Amino acid sequence: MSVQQPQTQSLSAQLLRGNLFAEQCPSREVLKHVTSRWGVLVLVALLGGTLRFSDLRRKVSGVSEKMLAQTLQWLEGDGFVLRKSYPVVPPHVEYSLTPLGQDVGVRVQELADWIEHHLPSILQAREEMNRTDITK
Amino acid sequence: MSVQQPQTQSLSAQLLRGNLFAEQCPSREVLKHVTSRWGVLVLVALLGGTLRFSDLRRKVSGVSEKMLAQTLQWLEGDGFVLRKSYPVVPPHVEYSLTPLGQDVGVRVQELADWIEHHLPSILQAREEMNRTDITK
DNA sequence: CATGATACTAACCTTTAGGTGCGTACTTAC
DNA sequence: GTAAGTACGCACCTAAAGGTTAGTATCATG
Repeated sequence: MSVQQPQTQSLSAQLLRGNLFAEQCPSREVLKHVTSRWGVLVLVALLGGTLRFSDLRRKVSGVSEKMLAQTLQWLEGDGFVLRKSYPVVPPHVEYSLTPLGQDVGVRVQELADWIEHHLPSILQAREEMNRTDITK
Repeated sequence: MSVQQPQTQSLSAQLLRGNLFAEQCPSREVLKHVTSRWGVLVLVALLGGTLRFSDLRRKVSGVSEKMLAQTLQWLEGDGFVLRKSYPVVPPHVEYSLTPLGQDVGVRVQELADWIEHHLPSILQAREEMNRTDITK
């Protein structure tokens, strides 16, 4: 482990490339949006196609309007979600994934699917832990 | 979209199978551990092999001892991390991934890698958003 | 003989994610 | 005529994530 960085691997270059292990790397923020409690659900939901605000609210059960709005704004800001609003009398807004968003969406869904399918194993592991809880 | 569930798809059965879109589904908690700020980093770090506590602390820059300990306990509780402690005079504890943990770890790493590699596109999308910020 | 490393825990404090209304401008349904 | 739906913004509040500091027992190093 060298203290001095060879080849002038500057901080900025490191950050542009994205390095999760480095503090203050912007990718950590993106990751936070994507892996946020509702970010995951929204991305997966939108993989199924365009949805309106209240459709999303119904599909992602348990989310509050405030959090849904904020999550959508995060994801829009990162270029993952496309917001299309029609200036009609009862508000009408459609949300969909950009190509970039579909890309992340797929990875996120794979992770989510894995967890869903392996839930039994996980819960079982948890119980075994408790039984073997000699802890000493 | 039927309101009535056919075949008595009971709530418990639904939950055992894992359904992220359902509130109170245990998988949401597992997801929270895995996608927590430090959970991601720890899983990816341990994919590289067994590490001791302070190795992890150094590798995952920015994490506090408290959070690292807590994250490791979450992941151990879910059966992803194996903790092996040697009762010697200066404490010696080794952390590694269980087979289950390596499985999730891979998915998480794929997501992390994707973000790292696409950071430039994301940051660019962000700037374009700001320039096109007619907002109207 | 005073640090420092090790792997934590307990206590305390701050920050932020997230929740709960309330309001809106207009329409459709009851 | 009143209630509900639409897509939020605003203000206020709670809970949980996260940080900071101190302490522990023992050994190796300076």
